[in-house]
Amino acid sequence: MKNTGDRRRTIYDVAKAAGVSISTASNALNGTGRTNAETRERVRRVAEEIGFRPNALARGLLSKRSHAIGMLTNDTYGRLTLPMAAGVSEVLVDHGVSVFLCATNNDPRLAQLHLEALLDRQVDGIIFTATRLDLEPPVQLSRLPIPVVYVFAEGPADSVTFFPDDEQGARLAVDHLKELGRSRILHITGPRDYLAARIRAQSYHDACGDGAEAMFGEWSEEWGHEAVQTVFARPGPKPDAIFCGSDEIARGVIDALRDLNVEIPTDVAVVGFDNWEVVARQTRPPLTTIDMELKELGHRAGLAILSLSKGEPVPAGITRLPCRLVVRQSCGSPLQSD
Amino acid sequence: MKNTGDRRRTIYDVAKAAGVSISTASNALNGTGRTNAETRERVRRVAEEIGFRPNALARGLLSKRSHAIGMLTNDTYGRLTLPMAAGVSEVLVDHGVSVFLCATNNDPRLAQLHLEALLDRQVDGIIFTATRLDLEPPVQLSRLPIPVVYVFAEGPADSVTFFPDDEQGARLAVDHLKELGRSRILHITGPRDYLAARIRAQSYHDACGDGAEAMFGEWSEEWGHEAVQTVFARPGPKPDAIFCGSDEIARGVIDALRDLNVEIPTDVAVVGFDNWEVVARQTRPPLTTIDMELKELGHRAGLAILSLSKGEPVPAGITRLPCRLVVRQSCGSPLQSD
DNA sequence: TGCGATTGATAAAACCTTTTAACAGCACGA
DNA sequence: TCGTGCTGTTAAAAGGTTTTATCAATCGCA
Repeated sequence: MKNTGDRRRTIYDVAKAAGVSISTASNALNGTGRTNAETRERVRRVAEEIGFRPNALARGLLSKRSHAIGMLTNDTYGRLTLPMAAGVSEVLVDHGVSVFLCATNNDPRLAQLHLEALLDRQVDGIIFTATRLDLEPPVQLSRLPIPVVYVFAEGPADSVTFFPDDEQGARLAVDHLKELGRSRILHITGPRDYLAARIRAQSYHDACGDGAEAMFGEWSEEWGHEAVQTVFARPGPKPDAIFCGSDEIARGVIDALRDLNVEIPTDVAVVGFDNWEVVARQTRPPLTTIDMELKELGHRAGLAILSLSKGEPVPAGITRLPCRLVVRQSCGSPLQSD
Repeated sequence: MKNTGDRRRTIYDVAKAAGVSISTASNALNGTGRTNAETRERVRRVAEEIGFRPNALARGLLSKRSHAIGMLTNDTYGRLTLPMAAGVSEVLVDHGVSVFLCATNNDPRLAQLHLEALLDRQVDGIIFTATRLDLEPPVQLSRLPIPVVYVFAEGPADSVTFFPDDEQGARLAVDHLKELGRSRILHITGPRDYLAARIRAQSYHDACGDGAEAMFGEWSEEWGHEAVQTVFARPGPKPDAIFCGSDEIARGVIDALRDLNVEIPTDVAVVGFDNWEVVARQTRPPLTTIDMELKELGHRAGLAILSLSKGEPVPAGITRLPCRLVVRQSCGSPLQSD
């Protein structure tokens, strides 16, 4: 018999049905003020019975907190954004906070439009995500009356920012290769003007020392393919391992190696970066790679914006979340050698 | 000098600054009621100057329309959802409607939680998306007080539903192959318990007639690989074209063909399905495939939920949006033969 | 001049909830 | 008997907007 009517039940309905005033009803439901235990129970029972649910708009209007946040992204295909957004949404739904998704397509007009809509809706905070680190946010976010958290994107100096720990991730990959006895490790990665590519390459250099060679190119399979062909065509010693800047590159690398009849992992071990399952699972052999823990990144960003919106202090600056090594078969780990 | 204060400007501020009552201010800004042209201009100018933006919560509370909708999805990786969601968001932002993104992870508890949050927020409608067509929605959506639009998922009989036109898409692929002179066309596709796979296979059968053979398996590269090996290992005539149920399958098919030293497209032409650029662009040769126009699907779903939320009639039933043939090089079209 | 119609503006109500301040009732101690 | 303090409840205000009904002023016309 709950809420068979057409109209949503309000706290007036609860109050009337329980024979109390709306203030008492509100107090009873929220446990605020002073209420007789017996009354409180009755009100709550009645509310449950008639299917009362408080109107979030009215609540937000009064409290000036909408319990909603906005996510501004310029990632079109969602490979990075959606797992992260799912993480944000997952951690926030339990706190009664919902997430507006705003795709900007890198269009400043669209970004501005979305931003204004978010502010009009009194969102409690904004998470800004970019796929390209070095691109300016398409819109001015620094002097907003609400907190902003940056993920995969660098904000102003004193802002709260989350990144995967590219340095640690790269070290994880190189260390894994070294432990398996590889010594001539090559690095094939994306464009030099990506900060992530530079950091990973630096970390690789630090770990490998003198013989290290990092080849910058594109974030594409084709580039991986091409780079391998170049390396194996020139004279001199060949690498016995390749650390790739992305799973896509790794895929191109693996294909090229097979074309050259180079055995994986016997002759050359390959490590990727991303753990983009749809690629990493499908290479032959399946790809050992570095997972950036996107969902965890989303969790942390969600919790950060939640704290900030409550006025709780959150350490400013860049937080780098550790990556995780996912061992499959492209390195011939003794644990999973088949 | 616009809005330098700490507090958001309200219509009271506008009214005071313009020397009118709030009713007049409201009327002037919205063009409702009767207002002197001169007054109207002045109010608007003042509003602009002090940076007034109406509070969407207050507005929604009164009008009972929040100008927000919810998107419920169980797609984790976002390959289908995010392009679609971007389409929805893109078309709705111009109408002042924002989108809540709710990832359910196929968890009924989570779905229920999200649904209740959406209802509490008075959303004007819900778009439900699934990746698996045949799965039940994780939550009861049929008797909601707000309209629901289904995309990639079948709702109750009289609901508004959008799908890509799998039948037409498959025909597009087969016709393309036939026009190029191919006659022994094989179909390798996903599991038979996917409705989309069955429809595409049926369409393929209708177009190819007697010699047609559809092989059902997985939505994976591996399956494409395996299927090709099977076919080319057995006696009898070999296909001169393969129509694949997904780009991933096509990728496996192409790899297997190359392993067998079968020339593409000379010996065998290959068509995919999805136009998942990150795959289709990277196969060698680049893959001719069928695009499901996900963004357009999002546009249409967005417009439908918009109309429904305004009480405008929308034709019920399943609308199937045409797919598009994307010609690359895996069929050796005379137009793009290099 | 007087009257109905029109124009422009406004006060007040409404949306639904939470919170503050006030109130009535009662027990207790002086 | 009179304050004092406590308990449980409630009226009223507040939040920011839109809408309805009302009001005052002006205009046209007899």
